[in-house]
Amino acid sequence: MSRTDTPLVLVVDDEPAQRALLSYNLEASGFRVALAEDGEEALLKIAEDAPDVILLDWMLPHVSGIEVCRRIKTQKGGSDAAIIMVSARSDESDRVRGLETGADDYITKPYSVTELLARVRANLRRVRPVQAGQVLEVGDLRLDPETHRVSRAGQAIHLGPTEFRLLSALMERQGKVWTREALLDRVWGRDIYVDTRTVDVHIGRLRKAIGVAGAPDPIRTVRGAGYALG
Amino acid sequence: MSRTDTPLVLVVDDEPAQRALLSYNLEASGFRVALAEDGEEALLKIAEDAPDVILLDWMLPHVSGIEVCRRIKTQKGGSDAAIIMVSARSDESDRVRGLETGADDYITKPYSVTELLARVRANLRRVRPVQAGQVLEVGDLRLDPETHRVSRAGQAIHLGPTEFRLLSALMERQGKVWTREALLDRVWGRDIYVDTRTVDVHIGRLRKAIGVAGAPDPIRTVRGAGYALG
DNA sequence: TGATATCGTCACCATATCGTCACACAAAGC
DNA sequence: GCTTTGTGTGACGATATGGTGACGATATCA
Repeated sequence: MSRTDTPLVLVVDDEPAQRALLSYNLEASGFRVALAEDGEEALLKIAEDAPDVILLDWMLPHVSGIEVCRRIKTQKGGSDAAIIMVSARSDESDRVRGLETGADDYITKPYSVTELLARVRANLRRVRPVQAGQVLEVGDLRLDPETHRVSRAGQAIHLGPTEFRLLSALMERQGKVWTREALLDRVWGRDIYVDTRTVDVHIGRLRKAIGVAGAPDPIRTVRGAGYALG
Repeated sequence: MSRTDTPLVLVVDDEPAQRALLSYNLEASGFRVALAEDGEEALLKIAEDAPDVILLDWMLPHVSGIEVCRRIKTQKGGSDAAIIMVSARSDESDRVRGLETGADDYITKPYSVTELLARVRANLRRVRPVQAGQVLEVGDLRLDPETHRVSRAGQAIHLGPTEFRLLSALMERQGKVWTREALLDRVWGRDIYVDTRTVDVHIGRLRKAIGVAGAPDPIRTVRGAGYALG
């Protein structure tokens, strides 16, 4: 399992277009992405990068996806990663075979990107349960996920649910520049449609809420990119 | 046995997914959770954290569950914890063997989460008899689980059974924000079909019961999340 | 049995919070 | 300088959320 906070997703597919598509969408949703185009490279990257989730194409040159899956799962001291098999065939028998081989989930082409992302997230939650109760601190900002209490320099701050989740996201990855899309995804949820400008407004509200006269604004606007904290 | 009021459950399982699932459900029911993925780590955590209940997978790498069980029970000055063996096999012989080794209870996969939680609670009651007179105090609120007496600033307060359990939950984890679902689970019990709004109503009744003119309301409403005490 | 306490649900209200827009302002490009 | 593009923000209507009194159904107890 990867050591940094950002989950790593390994995409194993021999189709460059598929890799690009998935890579783009996963990164847009805030994941780190590693790529492999065949089974051997996949096994190598798994050993090297310790991904959290593996998107594994069923049909691969040289070593088949199902074989890769077996090897990962039977490997001693092997990967803890969740494996999601991606297949063109929707045969029930294939599905069963995939899951029997040790895959954690199974998705058939054609799939919606939304659905795929949802599956990735769901599996990620299983593999890497969020360690609750971890109090977040950035500068003089404090946020306690368990009690939902927020303070700046000891001063209690009231936030609405959305601003609270927004600040949580920003604080969980201090310094990371979030795109508006990634924030929408993380704070609002995947299938909700809202304008990206909504993020601006909530950032504004958050700024006002945590603002202290004289103190510098801890939220950084990165023109053309998004926002970051600290 | 752990020192704080909230019971600690140690989950020993090499399957990350299992650990995550149990961890999630146990925490949702108000328990604290410790995790171990093999026997050695389990023994370590038992010595360190003194859990009240141990959920022990039968099949473990390195040191088997049954061996862990034996070691815990034969250890001098060892843990008082209740051990619940979790096994894939439903063999009667295994059951007997498990119990002979010193396990307090035995449950076979697949199990319903409800059943498991019930077993945990049942064993907890044996290990930790009704929290033996542990009087809960938050601010000027007092609640005695043994005598079922509640008072505020010395003034006796009468509560119905539901309000009593509700206040108990809130007081056991001062500051923690309980979702309505978690409260339903904890106070009403699983599988009871009750609208989440019912929680609101009972919170209202509880507020009225423990309210004192002039004093601030000790129950905090966290919009979009739930309720917390203090 | 009747009296009482407690419960769960609903309807209605107040308002906290939300998403969008419009316009002002700032930064980057030329 | 001017233009273009991106961001800040006050206002506003729509909506979601929570508080609460009323009411009928049950459970409890003498």
